[in-house]
Amino acid sequence: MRLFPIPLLSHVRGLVRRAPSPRMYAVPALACTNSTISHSEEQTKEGNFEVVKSLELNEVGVLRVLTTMRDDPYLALSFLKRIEGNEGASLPSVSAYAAVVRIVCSWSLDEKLSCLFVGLIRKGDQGRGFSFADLLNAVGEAEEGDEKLAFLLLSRVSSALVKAYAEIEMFEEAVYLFREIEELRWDADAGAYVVVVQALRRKGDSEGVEKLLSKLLSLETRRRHCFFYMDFIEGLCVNEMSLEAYTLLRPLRDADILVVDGSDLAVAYSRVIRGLCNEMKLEEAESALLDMEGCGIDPDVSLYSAVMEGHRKNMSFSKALRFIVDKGAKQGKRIINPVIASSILQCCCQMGKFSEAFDQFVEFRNRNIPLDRFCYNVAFEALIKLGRVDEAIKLFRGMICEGIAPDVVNYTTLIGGCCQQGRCSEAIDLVMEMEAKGRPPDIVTFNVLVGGFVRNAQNASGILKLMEERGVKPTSVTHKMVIQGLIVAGKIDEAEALYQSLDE
DNA sequence: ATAGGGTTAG
Repeated sequence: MRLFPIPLLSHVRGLVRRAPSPRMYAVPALACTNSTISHSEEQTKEGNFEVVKSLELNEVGVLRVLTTMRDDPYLALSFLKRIEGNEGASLPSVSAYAAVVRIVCSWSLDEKLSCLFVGLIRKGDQGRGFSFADLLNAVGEAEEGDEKLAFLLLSRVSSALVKAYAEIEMFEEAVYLFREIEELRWDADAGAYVVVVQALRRKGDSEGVEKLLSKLLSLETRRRHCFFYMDFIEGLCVNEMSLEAYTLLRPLRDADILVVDGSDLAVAYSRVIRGLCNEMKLEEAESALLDMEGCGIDPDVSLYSAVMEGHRKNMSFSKALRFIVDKGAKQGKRIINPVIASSILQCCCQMGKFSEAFDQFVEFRNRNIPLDRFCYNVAFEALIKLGRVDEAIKLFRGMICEGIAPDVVNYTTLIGGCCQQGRCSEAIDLVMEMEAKGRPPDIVTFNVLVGGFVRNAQNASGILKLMEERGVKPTSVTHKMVIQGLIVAGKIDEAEALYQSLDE
């Protein structure tokens, strides 16, 4: 039952043969370069183009030229583009497109294929002079003797078309075409499934999604390879549909489908859990994690840190800390890596518990937990907030002695600390050190510095000049920092004047 | 192939 008539594949089974039309194609010389093909590519192809340069080709001629381009999909595509771009002349025939599609397809350049289709969709049936059913017919026709190859080819080409529709937000058409592919019993690829789920969800058709997933899993239609499911799960997760991926994952696991090389189930779980964390679906992520552990898979610690970071970003600091402590206790092995360590330290800082944060840092160090510049940075922040800037600088020097190279952020943190204590010249020394070490200050560094100077009633024009010399452009944040600094310094009039001048 | 964190805006 069709909701509305979109003539897509309606007569694809009717494989109609057509005699080539006597149209002529003028093939322009290579001089007008094609912007979609990179320069080096273009140059290497130049030789091949000589053959057809400035020739008048009829359709048979075009097809003959295309057969010589079988090993060069980019050349075939640009050849086609050239004919398309030829003002006033006939457009390429459906057979010419079919030939190019087959070439591109045989090289697995699915994205190029979708690209080509986007262009064709935009032209419309009238503009093309043929329908997509015609095109698919023509593509399939060439493999008439080999049913299996035709099936693979048509599955692939029609999947690319589904993706092309989705790409230009013609979701109805994408879903409609997908349904037709299902009816024809071709296999849409994982990418096509992903965009269809996306389209259905966009419509709020969760029932449709459910049906699609269960159809994919039902025994009689389940003929997919593990790779398909892996790709599908990955596609769902990167497109913020991790919950759908998780619904798919469990039955796949129970049916022992994700077992090609033993680690597939672990990889799938990792993707899903990471995806859930990215979408801040932390309860689901935690239960997926338990689920994973229940399968006897030992999760990578990075999954623990993903969940923990989620809680932290959610400002659920104690939840984050409790989570990691519980996991650590349960695992009975060391799960604290530098990422988790910095996350723990940051939770403390964000709760305002700066001395606890620093104590924790020292404890980590005593326990020989590897600490990197991220962890050190949080320790610097804690010390600075406690007003212990000297200790922060000492720790910074110690870090360098440990062989950890400081980055712009480390320097910026310390520069902020110096400014906070009114130690502006030390701040400048650090800036000079940065430049000497080839880690030049960025906009954030300068904002901190400028703000610090102004707050301490120091002349900031030198800093602004330095910024200009280094090619770092002030932003609205810079101005905000200066204005606030002036207010802190009690220079209300100057702040007001600056504010007014910025308004203009 | 699973990959993640820290600095401005007081």
